[in-house]
Amino acid sequence: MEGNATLFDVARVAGVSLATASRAINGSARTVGAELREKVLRAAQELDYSPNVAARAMKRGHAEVVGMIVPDIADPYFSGIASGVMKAADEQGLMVSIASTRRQSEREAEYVAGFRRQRNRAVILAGSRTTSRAEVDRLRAEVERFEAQGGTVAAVSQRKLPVDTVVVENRQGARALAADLADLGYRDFAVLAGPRDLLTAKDRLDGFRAGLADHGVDLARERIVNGEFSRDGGYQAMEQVLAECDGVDCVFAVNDVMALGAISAIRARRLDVPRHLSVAGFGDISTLRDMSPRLTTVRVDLEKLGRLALEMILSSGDGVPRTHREKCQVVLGSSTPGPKLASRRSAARG
Amino acid sequence: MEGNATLFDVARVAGVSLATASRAINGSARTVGAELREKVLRAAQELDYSPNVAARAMKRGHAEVVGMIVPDIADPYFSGIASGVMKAADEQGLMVSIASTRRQSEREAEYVAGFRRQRNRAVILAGSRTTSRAEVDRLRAEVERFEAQGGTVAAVSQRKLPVDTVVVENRQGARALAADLADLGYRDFAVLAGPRDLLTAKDRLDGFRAGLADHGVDLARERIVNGEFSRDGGYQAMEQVLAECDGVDCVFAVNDVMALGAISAIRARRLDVPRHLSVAGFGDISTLRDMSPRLTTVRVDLEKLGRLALEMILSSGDGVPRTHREKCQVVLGSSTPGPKLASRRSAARG
DNA sequence: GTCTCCTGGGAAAAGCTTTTCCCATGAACG
DNA sequence: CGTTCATGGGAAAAGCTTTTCCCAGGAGAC
Repeated sequence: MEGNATLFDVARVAGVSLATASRAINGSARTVGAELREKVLRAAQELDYSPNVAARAMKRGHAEVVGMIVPDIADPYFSGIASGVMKAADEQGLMVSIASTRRQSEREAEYVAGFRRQRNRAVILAGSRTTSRAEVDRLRAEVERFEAQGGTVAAVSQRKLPVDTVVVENRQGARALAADLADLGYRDFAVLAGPRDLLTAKDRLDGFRAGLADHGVDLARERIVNGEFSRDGGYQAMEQVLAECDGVDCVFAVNDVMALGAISAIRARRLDVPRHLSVAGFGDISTLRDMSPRLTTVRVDLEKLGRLALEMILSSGDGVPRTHREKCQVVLGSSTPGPKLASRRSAARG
Repeated sequence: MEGNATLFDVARVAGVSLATASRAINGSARTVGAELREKVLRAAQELDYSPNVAARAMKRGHAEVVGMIVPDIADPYFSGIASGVMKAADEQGLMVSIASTRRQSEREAEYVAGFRRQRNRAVILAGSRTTSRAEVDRLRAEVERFEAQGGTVAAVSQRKLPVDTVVVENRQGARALAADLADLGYRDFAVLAGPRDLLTAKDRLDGFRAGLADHGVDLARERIVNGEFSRDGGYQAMEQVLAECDGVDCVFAVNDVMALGAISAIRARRLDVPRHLSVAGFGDISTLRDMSPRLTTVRVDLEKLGRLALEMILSSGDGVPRTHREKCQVVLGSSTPGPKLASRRSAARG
């Protein structure tokens, strides 16, 4: 009973050859007589046999493991996606390895290489990719090596790579948000835009600007402030807006945690949200749903993104990359009740 | 250049035997002549050789992977711990596999078995364990099998298993919190206590009660309401408190997300925190730090917990389980400014 | 009745590394 | 100068599974 039973033991107990035992257990193309199969399975049960995945991986060339790469697992956005991936993987009997780049996007390629060495069956790249050409090229090269080795790759919110991709409709979402805010009467916007080379951030900014343009609202260049994609980035960008921009009605932060930082910066100035300034975010992070005022944001079903990515991997196509577009939905909260009465009145008069 | 170079290729190019090549690359006990080692390393570099981890795992009996089991990766508490584990693992060149039980604690044993099959080098059990005897026994049995196979196991916030453990001083933290709240003048507490069979929840409740007792404050049994360890659990438990308990000053929720739910429940009644009721939590989740009012809570350094767990695994002891106690620290926020003026005055008078 | 084909079982190789065991060379020691 | 070690290199086995190839027996066809 010490150690682990091997397939050899099972075969011996069942009185068959290794080949038959393997075929009975794995259900290969070759059929096994019902009687023998029964015997093998009983022996396996009795010995509490579990296959040695290392040996299997060596022989098959890949392990039943999917690797996942996220910028930061502690960010609720990515842990939400990871949660969806893990749930779907569990249903398929797959293990999930997670690597966090800690927002150093150049490490993504490294981790893909690492997963290749691990002979993982698939890799899911989550998170907002960089727009830096050199990095994308390096990543693409690693992805190709991974695929050359027989692996499958999928991405979430990333359409720069020739792989199956779950795209969050960042543009559409931000555009709808802008439309709704304009409908509420806001006219003087500022945007906390995240890093300049982050695709997700860029898409949300572009969409937002487009939505405003639809309503004939212009977004001045100096009202767009770049910053880190994090809570602190939002705080600092907001400080800059407060210092430099006059007459701002409503601030759009390209993600929820930036919005959170922005609200803190506003309060640090002893101003109130939404009395003095309205704020909107993007993502609808669950821990923020109970915040008061309720943050206006754009809901993304994070778990669904993860699940879709895994499903794409399993149904891996005939080589031509597919794209699944996932819409998102505006959630209006009390953080954007409409512009201050004063300005609305003056607008009505004018 | 197609496929991957094997150690055999390296040996051939370097003009040495497999044994020498392996020894040069892995730095075994046997020394390799400087000249040959140099040749081997150059050949490996040239061929872009990377060892086949599956073959290595098979031979060595374990893979350089640590498995981690959490109740819910989307919960910021656990993703924080996971983040610490992953950071430390990365520094050691280890991969991390994560499994989420989705709060079904009976699945923990299953996942330990899964990691055993994967021949993972170690397992980290994170999260608040059940007090159910049968489940603990089953888990202990699986842990022993894992260790029998040569693996190491560590736990975070769990002292029911004979393994290296990072213990969060839940009792101490809750006790200090109770003391501070009592010092502020609160006397009429209610506790949203989480599931009855959850050790973490129980410890926090016990510590809180002890802290109150230190100040001569009694916590009546009917002021303790059990509920799920989640946001919704907090909401429901709070509803029950609002419906059934009179004269409550201050509510202690045994974790932050429950506190969040509680605050929502209070607001749903059109009451204000902290004007009508004060609320405290436990955990100091980062996304909640910007909430207004600032939630009074007990800070736990989540990343540190994860890092410590991994370090314990690497320095795996001589068999006798070690315990690292991690203190936590009370953070007083505006959600508990002290009891309402009215009651404080009457207390002063009486 | 013989030949061919198909089904299902088994032996053995392959997959890649690590490690044991053996061997040769040169140094140290008596 | 002969014996004994220590050092470093190589051949080969082990670790466990999957899969190819071979083979035997039975069924069907002519």
